[in-house]
Amino acid sequence: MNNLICICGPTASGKTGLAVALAKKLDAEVVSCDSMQIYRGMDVGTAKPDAAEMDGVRHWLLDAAEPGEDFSVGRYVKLADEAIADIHGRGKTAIICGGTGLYMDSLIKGETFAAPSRPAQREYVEHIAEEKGIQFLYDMLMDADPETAEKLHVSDRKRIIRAMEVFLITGMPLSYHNAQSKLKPPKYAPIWIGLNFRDRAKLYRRVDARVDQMLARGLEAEVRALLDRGVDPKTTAMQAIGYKEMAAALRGECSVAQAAEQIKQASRNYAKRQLTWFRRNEAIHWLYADEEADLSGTALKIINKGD
RNA sequence: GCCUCUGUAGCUCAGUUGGUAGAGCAGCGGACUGAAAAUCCGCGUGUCGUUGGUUCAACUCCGACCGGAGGCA
Repeated sequence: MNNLICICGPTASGKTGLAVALAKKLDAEVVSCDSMQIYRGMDVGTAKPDAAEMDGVRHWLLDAAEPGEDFSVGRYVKLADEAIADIHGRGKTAIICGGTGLYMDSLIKGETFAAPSRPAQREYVEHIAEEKGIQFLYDMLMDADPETAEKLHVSDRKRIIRAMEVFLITGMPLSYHNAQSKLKPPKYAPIWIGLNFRDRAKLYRRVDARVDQMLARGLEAEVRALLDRGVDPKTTAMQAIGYKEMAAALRGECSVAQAAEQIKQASRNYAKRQLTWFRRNEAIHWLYADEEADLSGTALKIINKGD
């Protein structure tokens, strides 16, 4: 039997519950694949599983970073590789569970990355975008790395900045690095299980309900505590849905009720984006929570079939 | 009851001196290689409240009616 399982899907689809149920049946451990649950002190807003939800199943990569520090895919892959090695080393099954598609794919494919971001080059490139405009930077990229530039839209500021940064740091175009990375076969061959709802409206209702639950569980206090602790609102962690909106409310820019609506809206949009990401992965066995009576039972059958 | 304002895409609204309509948001689809809960792209036919009329032509002008908001009684 395959000792690696990936559980993916949109937010609020029930991934955590399924992962724990499966882990108990398979004597497995869970490796979280969530770009925001990675941060310590961000619990209610990220729907991080608590002790009761984990129900004795060991979870890795929750609280692996401080909200102030900059995390990255590269770091995630390294930590997750270590976790999987540890779990497999003890003869157990690892269940990768989460909704951050980039992290999950990068881990499984064994993606190699061009180069970590460096403050000097990053700031230089950002400065150019700021002073001369993004079009100017885009034109620079068109010279340095036309292959990447052609794939990017001029408005895609973040990717243009990163691509140009990579070129400055490594002297090679990002497209070259990516091509090198593609040459290697995937590092893992997991069984993929995707969780979704047949009826999109039901998913959205669950998303909304969960935001209400977060509010009831003290999201406002959690965000306030982070801010009081000195976490910069500009950090990646504070860009998380639920946090940026609540921080704005705490600054008096809107009411908490308005923030709640914005959080719901952003969460629904996010769920849709996640579906777009995962949909292209043909290895995924999709389960529909709104028409499947026994999710973990069905998942188990898929796993035992072993493809 | 009278007066004023108002009724255009699921929502909020534009629509210039009449030539059958367009934005934002939502929704849907897509991209995605060390910020990814981020970043970005694409998709807009709707009885222009209803009904008469004026006109070659009305969302646009006039009348009536229906619905909404406000004011005076």
